[in-house]
Amino acid sequence: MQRENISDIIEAYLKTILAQEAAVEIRRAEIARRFNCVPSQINYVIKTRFTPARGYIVESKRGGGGYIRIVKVKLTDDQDLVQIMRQHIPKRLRLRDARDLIQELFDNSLISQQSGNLLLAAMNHETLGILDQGTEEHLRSRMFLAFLDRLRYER
Amino acid sequence: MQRENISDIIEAYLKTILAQEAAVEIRRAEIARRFNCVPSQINYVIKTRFTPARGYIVESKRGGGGYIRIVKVKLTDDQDLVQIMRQHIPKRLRLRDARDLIQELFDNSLISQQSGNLLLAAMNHETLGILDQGTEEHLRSRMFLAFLDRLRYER
DNA sequence: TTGACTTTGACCAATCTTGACTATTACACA
DNA sequence: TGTGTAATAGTCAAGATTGGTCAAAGTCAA
Repeated sequence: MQRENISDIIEAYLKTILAQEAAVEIRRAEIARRFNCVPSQINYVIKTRFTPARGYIVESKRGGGGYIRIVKVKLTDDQDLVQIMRQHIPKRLRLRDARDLIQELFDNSLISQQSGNLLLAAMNHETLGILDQGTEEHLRSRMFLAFLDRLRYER
Repeated sequence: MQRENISDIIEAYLKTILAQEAAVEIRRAEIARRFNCVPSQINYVIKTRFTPARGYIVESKRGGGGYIRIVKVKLTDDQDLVQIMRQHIPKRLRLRDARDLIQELFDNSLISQQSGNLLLAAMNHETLGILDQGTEEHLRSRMFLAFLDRLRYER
């Protein structure tokens, strides 16, 4: 099955590098040439796949000698992660962002796999879908904040 | 033979694959073409035959490179309690009843303390309180059903 | 006839791709 | 020192490519 789209392929390529190095530094045009796509495609990949919710920080510089650098953040203090997340939960939380956040919590050993799965079930569109979209996302945000608060007390 | 409807045929086709692989990944339009039906028929088949209660998880993605993936999950050995609970969840679930049910799950070692706490946070009145009482209790019921379905899976 | 299940199709939503236009930076050179 | 130019990256919106939803119409057995 090779119906993968270019974005996924580029994502995989970058993650291959990140699996070995703490950061990747690329030149946008070069990557675009390598994967035979327009340069702005790289921005799309970064914006959708290397988000803060997934634990990435992206820096760049334009002009001669310009670059894009992707860094995988590794926090040493778990309490910080909860705090930081808490401060950045928007009033309305989309399902895909919630997924990423839960994955982050799991990756950092703050919740078990079971907990993650159950939370996902709770915040799923299947479950909340009886609400209008605005209310659904608002409620998802509230639920996530409640989780995080509970996580803080647990420790 | 000639009595079979398309939905049954598509169901059988997918299950043939699932008998050999742990998951099927399809493109909706392609399957629809193969069986000479409209694409939304595939959604109907999935919704009626590949439900969580029957041990399937369905994921999908739209847009370029989109897909529908059906995963057959292993059911846990001991699920009597889950089954019984599932059959008795009312359309509207009050918080105090939800508490008791979660406690029951914990007492029977079906969920960890962490999971229980997080679920409680999710279904709390603090969290769901922005809804009117009817909606709140209805949603709590839906959430609980979603939990129970998840609990039946091993992963 | 009725009610459950199936089939269809119009319309909706999410995701990816592309390209025109914009913003920044380094460097050469007046 | 100032300024123009080449080299880079960023933004945004239109278009393409998928799957999702819903309700009306069809089918069939009790």
